[in-house]
This record gives sequence, C-alpha cells and structure tokens, in this order.
Amino acid sequence: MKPRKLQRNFYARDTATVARELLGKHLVHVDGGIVRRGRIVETEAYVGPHDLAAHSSKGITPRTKIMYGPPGFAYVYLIYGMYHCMNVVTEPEGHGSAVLLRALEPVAHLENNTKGPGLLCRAMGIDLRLNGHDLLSEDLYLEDAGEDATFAIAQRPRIGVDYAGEWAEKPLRFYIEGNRFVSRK
DNA sequence: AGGATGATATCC
DNA sequence: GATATCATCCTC
Repeated sequence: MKPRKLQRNFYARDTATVARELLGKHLVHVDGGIVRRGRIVETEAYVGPHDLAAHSSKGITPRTKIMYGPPGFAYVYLIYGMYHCMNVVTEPEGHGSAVLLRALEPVAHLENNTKGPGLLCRAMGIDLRLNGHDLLSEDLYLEDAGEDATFAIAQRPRIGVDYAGEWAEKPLRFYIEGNRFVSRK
C-alpha cells in the first residue's frame, strides 16, 4: 500500500473515531525545506461544545472559530506562554471539535523530544503561523503510511483537564500500547 | 511543589 | 485597561 495523504472525508467523521484512527499515521511538515516526519502514537479527542474540556465550550470566539470551521484544518494555540499545541479539526463545519496530537515517534528530521504536545510542536517546527492551515496542503499534512495497524490501542482519561468535571474522566485519550514515545503511562 | 511566560476570555 | 486562567514542561 502506497503512502497517501489523508483526505477531507477522513477528518469529517466522529471525533473519537478519528483520534483512534490517527494512531500510526504520519504527520509531515515541510519546515523551511526540511521534511520533518513523525508517526502519531498518542491523541486526545475534544468532541464538541458540550465537552467542558474543549476550547469550543466557550462558543465561537476569535480563537475557537478554527475549531468550528471545516474539517481537515490545523488548530494551533499557545499554552502557558511557551508551548504550542496542534489539533486537527474534525466533523462537519460548525461542529466545534478537534483531535489534539500528543506524541510522535520520530521518523525523519526530528532531533528533539516528541513526547508531549508542546515538545511535539517544538520538534516539528509548528507554531501559531500554522493556525488555520489546510491539512490538504503541500507543506503540512497527515499521511497513511500504509502500515498494518496491528498494535493494541489503550484508551484512558485525558491529561491536564481536571477542571472539566465529569468530562475529565471520559476516556478520550488514545495511545499505542507499549510504545516508548507515549508521553505518559 | 513551584516557576516560566504570553495569548485569550472576561471582567471593569 | 486589568486580571485570572491555561489541552505544558522543567527543575527542585
């Protein structure tokens, strides 16, 4: 099976399903001519405005309008003043959902730590300039690398969302069981 | 356990 | 305009 770029219809589906199926896919960023590539090993689903852990629960604001936009675009934000986090927008336009990419296994031109959403973005060269970027572009996209997805998938509560009440407990974090590049057990 | 560090939302 | 908060990470 040849590598192929994930198309709009991949993203335009149930958010938890997309989060699970992104495991094993490749994230590619052509960063100043350097093609950085990592294999996704950990994700989290933020399923919509009713999800109190999701930024979209604030409604449509200048920041969250990307989450409410069409699927297959990058939602990038700055957290704690020093780290960026990258999401992919899911479901039909207007839904307000996305999948956070939490950890990568290095494949090409990733010199630094990729275990955790902030470190992932730093290693990939991803920052606010890529907020709203189309993932069907030539310089930032996700790809089915054609591997057989035989790995076991773990499903656990999300990290860093204790403020979200019952939504903090929902098992919307997915990772490849046993992979050494997962950010936390 | 606490600090770095800046965008964002939500007040006045 | 001021302030509280933050989907993190590092060091102690």
